[in-house]
Amino acid sequence: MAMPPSTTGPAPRRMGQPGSANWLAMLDGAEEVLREEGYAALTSRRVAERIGVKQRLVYYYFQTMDDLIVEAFRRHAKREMARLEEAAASNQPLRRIWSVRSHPSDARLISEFVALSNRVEPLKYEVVGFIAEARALQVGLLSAAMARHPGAVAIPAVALAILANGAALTLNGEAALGVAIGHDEMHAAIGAILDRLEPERPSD
Amino acid sequence: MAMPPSTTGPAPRRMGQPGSANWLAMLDGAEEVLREEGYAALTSRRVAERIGVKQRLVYYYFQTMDDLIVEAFRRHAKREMARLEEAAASNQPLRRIWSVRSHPSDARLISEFVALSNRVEPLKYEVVGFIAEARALQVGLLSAAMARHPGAVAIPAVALAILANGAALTLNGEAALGVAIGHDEMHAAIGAILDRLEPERPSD
DNA sequence: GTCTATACACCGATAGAC
DNA sequence: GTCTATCGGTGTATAGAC
Repeated sequence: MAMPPSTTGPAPRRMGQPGSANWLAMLDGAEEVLREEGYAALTSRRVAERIGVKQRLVYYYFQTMDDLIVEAFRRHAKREMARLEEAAASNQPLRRIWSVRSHPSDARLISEFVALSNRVEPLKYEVVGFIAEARALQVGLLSAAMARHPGAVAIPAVALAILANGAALTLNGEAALGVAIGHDEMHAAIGAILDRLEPERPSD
Repeated sequence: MAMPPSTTGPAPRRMGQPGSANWLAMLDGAEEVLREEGYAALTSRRVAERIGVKQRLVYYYFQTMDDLIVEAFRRHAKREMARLEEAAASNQPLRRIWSVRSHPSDARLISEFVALSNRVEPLKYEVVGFIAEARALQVGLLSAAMARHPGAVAIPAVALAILANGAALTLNGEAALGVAIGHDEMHAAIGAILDRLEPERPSD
């Protein structure tokens, strides 16, 4: 669980405690801004305003805005992985994971983080790690299900994981824009695959 | 071909001609910035700098930055649809369209426009129109191919269109981050589907 | 048409009082 | 720990000279 070295090199300033109430509130504020206004609006002033403190305080808890962004993603990724692992441990892991990953609100947040990671190098490092971890979990579950139900699908588990991920991305993104062409058919098709890979009444 | 009403209401200012050299250069500049730096960097100063004019001139040709953004997307969408229609008219439409849609650089540009459309209302209008038009074209081609090769795939054409779109999105997005887990398998799986729906040596 | 110059808002980050 | 005050930079958009 060793954290990678602190994201910004020099740290010569007196600072607030990670995990303290204000520190956590700032992560909350950053998430809210990303969700509701997008990363272009993610500024120290906006975060401060949302949680009812002055702008200066943000820099008491974080060296730079990039540090705040990285910490916010780290917390989000940790929560998301916990949700995925809980779903994986249930008796209908594939259905539960599809339900988690196709949740619209989180999709928007994730897409903002990904967009940011093109500009914030240490964030990219975290995002890549999260993608790899989440994919490995899904591939493991899909492989197991495909072994239990041979012939249920005709493509490799990892390709199926990418397809499901892409489908969730597209469905959520378009839903946010108000487009719904083919969404019912897509959900039905996913449902049909799930019926084969993870029958409601298990065949084992 | 009636253009929707000008995107920003009042237009009381003297302005440069749409289609003129500078006007087009500004669309080019805007596209470049989006591709290389992302929408947060899409400012009148940056665009002016790129094409070698002063910032003030941008506001001689466009009322607001939002207007420039919308015009840039409109031109891009028109070009992209032309590319798709050309691919659709070829003798291997599905393969050609997959090749167009999975082009990484355009994918990045599109994703920036989509992100912007969450904040720029008139852009959302254009983006929704483009998605609908592109999807309709792809569904038509897929339906025809599925009619020629019954049993080649087991899901509705529109769901297949969404899956292909999502796969392209995921592959390109991850490639930009340096992630490649399962990408070879995904490309191979798409290739296998194309072999069935659009054999290299046509069966008709 | 294209420019200089500018108004005004907001940004990240810091100094230093309390 | 939290604040006021401030620096230097950048953003949108406009006024008005040439």
